[in-house]
Amino acid sequence: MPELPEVETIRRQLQDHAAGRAIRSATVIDPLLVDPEDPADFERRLAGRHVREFRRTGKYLIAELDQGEGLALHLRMTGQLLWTAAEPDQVAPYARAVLRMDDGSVITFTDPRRFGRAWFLPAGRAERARAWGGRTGVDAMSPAFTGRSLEQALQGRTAAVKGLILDQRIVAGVGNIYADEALFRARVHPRTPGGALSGAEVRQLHRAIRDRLRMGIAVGGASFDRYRDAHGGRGGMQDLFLVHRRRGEPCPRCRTTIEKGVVAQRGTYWCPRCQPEREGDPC
DNA sequence: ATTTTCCCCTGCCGGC
DNA sequence: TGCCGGCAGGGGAAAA
Repeated sequence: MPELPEVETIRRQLQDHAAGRAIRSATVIDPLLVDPEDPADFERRLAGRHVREFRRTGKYLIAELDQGEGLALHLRMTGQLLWTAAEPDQVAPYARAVLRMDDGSVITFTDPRRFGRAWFLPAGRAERARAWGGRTGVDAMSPAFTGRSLEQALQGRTAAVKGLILDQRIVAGVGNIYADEALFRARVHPRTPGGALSGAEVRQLHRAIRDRLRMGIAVGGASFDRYRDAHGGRGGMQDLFLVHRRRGEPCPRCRTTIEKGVVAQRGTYWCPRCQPEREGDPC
């Protein structure tokens, strides 16, 4: 569910509401949320800490705390972060953890599918890496993500380009929705071997990724199902989908019927005319 | 090293 | 109506 634009939307809201505040208390409801799984230790470490700012890298949201420590959150498929100005009347459905702030506001992490995770990050680069792994490559919206860097990453690769742009080590933040949308804009079939793309195609794909993510951020993310922002509000990107979840509908460019299949183990949508499939070895 | 498969969880939807 | 299989926007580990 939450990809880069969705996480960025939540980040901005939390930055407005909760940056500069202290965490009065942290309560873990579902121990599975915490990695490593030690809820009592996690709660103890967070209590009383100030949040300097909310950062994002890829799909990770990071609350930077005082003394160089941090709290990293990943929403995975169905996680939500809800901010309320005061204690809610009742605990939200599927609540997994609650942060109570010193101004009485509350941040609730809900997650029906329980794939979401939270890590306490100790101070120091090496310590953080040990606690967390840090698993991501360059953020898709960072200036360091360029056509050239993408070209290098795809070079010689035989796997489907869609799978490669979903690989968070290659570019962090792209998920299934924005991958489909970007590949359509770039007019590249999702099954094309990564190394088979021409230089021009890679540059187009890079631009398309940026373009679709930027639009997603501008409209507050995609809410066709569960995703809600930190206020419980919906985004608008689902109304701007070009091909994603539009099987059987006409392509917005050429009116050919949009197809759905499986690429890189994920449901995938494309226009067979605008994005012709190509057999291929990358030579 | 890269690619592929399986798994983690729960909710929901369509088909029978 | 009720049950069951399949599917879902995430990523990591293990196998090939």
